[in-house]
Amino acid sequence: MAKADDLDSETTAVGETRRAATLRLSLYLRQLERLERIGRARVSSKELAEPLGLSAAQIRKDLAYFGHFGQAGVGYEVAVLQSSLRGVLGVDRPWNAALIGVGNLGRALLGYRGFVDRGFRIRAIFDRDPALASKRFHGLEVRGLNDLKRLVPKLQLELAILAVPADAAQEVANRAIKAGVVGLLSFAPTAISAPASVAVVSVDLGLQLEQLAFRVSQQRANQRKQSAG
Amino acid sequence: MAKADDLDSETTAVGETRRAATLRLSLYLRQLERLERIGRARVSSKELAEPLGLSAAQIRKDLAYFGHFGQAGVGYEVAVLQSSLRGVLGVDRPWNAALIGVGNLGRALLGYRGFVDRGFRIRAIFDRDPALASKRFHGLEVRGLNDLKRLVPKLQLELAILAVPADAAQEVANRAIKAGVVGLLSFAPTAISAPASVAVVSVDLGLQLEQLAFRVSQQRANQRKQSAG
DNA sequence: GTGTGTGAAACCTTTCACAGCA
DNA sequence: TGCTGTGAAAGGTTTCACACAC
Repeated sequence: MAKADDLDSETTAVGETRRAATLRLSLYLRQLERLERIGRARVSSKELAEPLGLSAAQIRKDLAYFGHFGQAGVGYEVAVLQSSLRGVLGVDRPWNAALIGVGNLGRALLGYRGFVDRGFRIRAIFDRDPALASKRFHGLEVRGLNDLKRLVPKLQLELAILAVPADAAQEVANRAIKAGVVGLLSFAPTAISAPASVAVVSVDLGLQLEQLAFRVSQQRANQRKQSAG
Repeated sequence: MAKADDLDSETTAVGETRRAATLRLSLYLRQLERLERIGRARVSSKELAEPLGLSAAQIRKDLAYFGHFGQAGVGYEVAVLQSSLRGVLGVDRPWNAALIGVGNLGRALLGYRGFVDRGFRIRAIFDRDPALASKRFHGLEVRGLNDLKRLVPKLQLELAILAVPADAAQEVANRAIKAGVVGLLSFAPTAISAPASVAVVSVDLGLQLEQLAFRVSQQRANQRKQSAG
């Protein structure tokens, strides 16, 4: 009754607008984890906003968009808000992932604590290079791409982390999707196309450095302008 | 004369609005590099837009914001636009960087071709762990953080890549900044605060996976809704 | 008093549609 | 004709300011 109605209107809205807010939810979750570690039970939007360089109003708007988590005059309960946000983000349960590409970057990602700490478990590793086949890293044996079809369902791998060269990325993505993966985190410096039913997040490390170079250049240009004018 | 006026008004505008456009310039540059490799001399906004999933109008607006690079009825010259964008982004010259944190992730970044290919050179590596001191990776000897002060000016290191744990990130950032670095690329899952004169770009790998989990969850919720309603 | 949740206003970004040039 | 560059419109996001709940 009321419950079903609420749920329906909520999820409809979530899917359609306010994309920007969702990008910040993980940041809020990080702050809440920190606050819990230092023993804080409650927090205000202002306290949450400050270390992130955001405005208090923005935090309130973002959170209000997903529900009523706070108490007027008091603030937010750290524990409650934390588990609410985990639910919204879908990280209130573990996720199984495949790692495809066991080169330099792939091996580093395999050992990266930040993934495991946040509930993401790499359960199988793949590489097209036969020289790597049967080698083991972090207790996992390197498999050929042909094994995707069998292992994705068997190990219930929902996500795939792609650490392969740009020219192989699209084909590898296609094979992972065909095997049943529904989310891709790609580190290849190229755009990946996928059906609408598959979520894709791209992290291009070179592009981030370029963005940094751009900002430094801009800053210098502004400084020159100021000292000149 | 006219030149100085133009330049002034351009740079004023660049620094003040259209932040979103600048985030896409690197993507355009990637496409242009690909087009050059396959021997294309000209490209239209539509052709540039398609593989990136953007609209042609957006490409034209973004580019027009930084100058008049195209020719009506013809399109853009691949070579000209490429070097223009390199100039805008500040990547028409090499950048020297320090790598701080020579753990799992740090070593992977040190060997990452994508940085060198785009003109970013890691010229010195640092770690606080004395057990690593004097070890060599990719031809570079690991230095203690105390050496920042001396080596940043000597090797003209403008950027620092931070691959250190969250709890060390802010202090390491402070020391790098004090030593003279003007741009930080941080991989630590925490916010970094820095003076306005220093540019900071943060890449939080765990956060990217969380974003992916969120999108997959959303998609599933929408599918349930559709098949139910 | 304190601090959330929220309309309204301000601001920014994207899309539309077309004048104008090759 | 083909395609850019750009005002105007539409759409989305952030900030403001305050009613209201504790």
